[in-house]
Amino acid sequence: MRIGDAAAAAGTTPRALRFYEQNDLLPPPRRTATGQREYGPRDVARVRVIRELLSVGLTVADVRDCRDRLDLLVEDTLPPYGGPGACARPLGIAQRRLDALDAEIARLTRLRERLASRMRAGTEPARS
Amino acid sequence: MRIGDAAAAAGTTPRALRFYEQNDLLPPPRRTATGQREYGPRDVARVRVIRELLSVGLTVADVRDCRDRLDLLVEDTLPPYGGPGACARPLGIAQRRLDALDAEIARLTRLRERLASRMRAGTEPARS
DNA sequence: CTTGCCCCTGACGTATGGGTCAGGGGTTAG
DNA sequence: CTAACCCCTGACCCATACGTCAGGGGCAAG
Repeated sequence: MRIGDAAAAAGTTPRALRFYEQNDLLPPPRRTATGQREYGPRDVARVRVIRELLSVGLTVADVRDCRDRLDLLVEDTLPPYGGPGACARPLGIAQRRLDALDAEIARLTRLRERLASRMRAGTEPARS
Repeated sequence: MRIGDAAAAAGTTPRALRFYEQNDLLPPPRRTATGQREYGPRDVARVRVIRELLSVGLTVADVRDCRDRLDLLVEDTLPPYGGPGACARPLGIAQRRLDALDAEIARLTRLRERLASRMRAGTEPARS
């Protein structure tokens, strides 16, 4: 199948597939004699996995770091437990991302508190 | 005083002052005959107010929207209460930013939850 | 006059995940 | 053959608040 159909099958756009390829999330597919990309069902499955991982908050760099294990995730959302090491790196990456999310949430929460307290200060009558 | 001293007095950099000027947060200052910017103490105070507002989470656009009232805030962090309308617009802007912060915090929190639940699913042994 | 520090403008870089052209060529049905 | 639709690459766009560089000029001291 060509890129448009593959993208539609994976629920995204041709641009996204080229973007994944450019960022080494997706291996360069075969090409027809005239240079058009040709995808198979396994590529579509892999794109689905990529989008799943991106949608839960991993970055492109995170996914690239575990690209070699992506095909292990194709059959299910996550395999039961592939043995020691098989999931260690992906889980470490996810943990790092979790920590980054926590840090960002905390930062915004502090900002929110400061702003809210400034507003309270501004709406109250003068006390001095 | 020239831009370097004014920036230092306000606790920032010349680049930031030019940036504020370019974005209509700071009025264009007088220039010497050779084109160098000349600032006074009121400009420095205004820059402090701008930085205060930015630091509590307002955006450049927010501050620009209430630039005409910035000088009212120069004397103190916030005046006691300037009468009906005097603070209405700034407070509305702050409230909008508060809402935006809340929305972003909620979004990241949902993302965090999804990622955390995926990790739990991945580390548990298969149940089926 | 020269050294050294400061200032000027304009332009590109930062991180994110693609969207949206622009200009050119492939593919397939009528 | 041609229309209509798809694909190719390369490049610019989004939002934030500046940092940093490049190339050229000002200003005060020795």
